[in-house]
Amino acid sequence: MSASARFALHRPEFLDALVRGEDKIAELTKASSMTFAAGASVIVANTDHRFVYRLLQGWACRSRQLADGRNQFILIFLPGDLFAVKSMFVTRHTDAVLAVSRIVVERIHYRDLHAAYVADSDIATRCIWQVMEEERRLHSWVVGLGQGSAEERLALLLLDFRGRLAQTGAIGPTSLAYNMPLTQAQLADHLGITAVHVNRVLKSFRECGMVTIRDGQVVITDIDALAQCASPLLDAHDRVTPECEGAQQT
Amino acid sequence: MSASARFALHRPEFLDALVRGEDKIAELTKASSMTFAAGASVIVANTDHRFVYRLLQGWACRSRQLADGRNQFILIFLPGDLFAVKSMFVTRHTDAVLAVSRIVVERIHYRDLHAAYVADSDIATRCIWQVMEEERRLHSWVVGLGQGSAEERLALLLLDFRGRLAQTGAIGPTSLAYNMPLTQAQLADHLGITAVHVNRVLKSFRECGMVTIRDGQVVITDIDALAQCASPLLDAHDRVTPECEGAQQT
DNA sequence: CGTTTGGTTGATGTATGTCAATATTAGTGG
DNA sequence: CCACTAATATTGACATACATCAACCAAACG
Repeated sequence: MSASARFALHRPEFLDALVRGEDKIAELTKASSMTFAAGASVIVANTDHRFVYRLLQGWACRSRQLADGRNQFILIFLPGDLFAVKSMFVTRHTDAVLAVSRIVVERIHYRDLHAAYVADSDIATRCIWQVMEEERRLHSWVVGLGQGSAEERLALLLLDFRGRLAQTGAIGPTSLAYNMPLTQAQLADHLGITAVHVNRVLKSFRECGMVTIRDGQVVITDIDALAQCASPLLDAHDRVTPECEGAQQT
Repeated sequence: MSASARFALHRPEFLDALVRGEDKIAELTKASSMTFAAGASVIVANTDHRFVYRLLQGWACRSRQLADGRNQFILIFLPGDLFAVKSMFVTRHTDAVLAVSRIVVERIHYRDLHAAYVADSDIATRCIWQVMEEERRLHSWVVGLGQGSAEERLALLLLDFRGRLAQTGAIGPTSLAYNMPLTQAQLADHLGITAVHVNRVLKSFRECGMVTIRDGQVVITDIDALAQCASPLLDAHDRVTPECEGAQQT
């Protein structure tokens, strides 16, 4: 399933194009499967890179490392995401893309994808949708980092992961558990807090009976409470969650 | 669109295409000048909006307001920026665009711009460049909010404003003063800290002899110290400082 | 096995938030 | 032009969320 139930809300006519674009891109990339070990760099920071990727298995992230050792995970990519779409327009990548877990990707040279992008509107739609979706997530994350407490951010993130996995069919639409390969230190790098504090917040979540994380598995034990916790940061779009959840929103 | 159109961003003649695109878009929008008072909403949050804007005078921002009153300025737009380019692809805008000061804009219906975008590679280049540039700034701001101290963020922001104003010719390439209509409370909303703390940091900057802000005018009195302060957050791109001003974006 | 990596917890420090008071400036209407 | 009001800026006293440092445990691993 293509990743875009929500997009259809605003542009129903594009949903089909998205699904077709997804399939067509899959067709174009299918001979190029590659595997990266956890921690490997798919794209090295501050280098030119000429490929666009489709993430098939595992999680990846766009990350910036500062000279003094600080580290920020800017975006997290889940299976089904395209990444480095911008290679089509700008070859220079300021930030690295790292494999968070062992990942399987397919890739395509930007010239080839660009040719297809120009020739086939389904492919263009799929690419543009990816860019728009990333922009949407970046906006939300700026809001979360700027205004959210550690608890709010973490709750939002765990719900976001669940929603995205459900959307692509990686888990059932109402499933409350999923595999999450990020370590607490990596969560910290994305949340903009320290690993120690991530640990403490997770402990409090666990003790509230909201979420448990063990062995890379997230189990949401009280999604209403979790949604309640994240709710100050949710925008209208994020509130469109599977009704079956009974998630309480305000 | 011609196949070569979208390659412009990789190439040396990229700058020419951008300038031509700028002019062509100006031509398309020129009959549509509008003015908004400071504080007015150009785009209301969670509404459909069908125009793409060119900011001619004054500053604007994309802003999200949370239900509990918290507020985050996601991006700041300066004269010369296009904004709401995404109207071309997604009409729904989650976040508001507000006039920070009194602004003058021109606008174009997304269908008309899209038609031009498809027909004219210069226009496509200019639009795509805007999207890529915004993405770059969002990435940097996520890093700043996630990892930077209040001082680092503010120093980065003041330098960023200066650089962008210099780039569009609003101030001389080496000028160290510019008008900045944001109040301390608005700076706080963008920086993700409180207005009181903005005030304190500005005071310390003033007392260090780095920057003075008065009557909406920023005067950088020690740009090296300021750059030093922001430097942990600077990526390779941002390090382009006044003396290398000829350099253009990747 | 020892070594490493990730997780957990406590004691303590600090950057930043909150509250509150007072200047200062900007607007507004008379 | 003044008097009145609302915004904005400034500053101090105090509170707190989160960071830092340090120890220890458990599981993975070579």
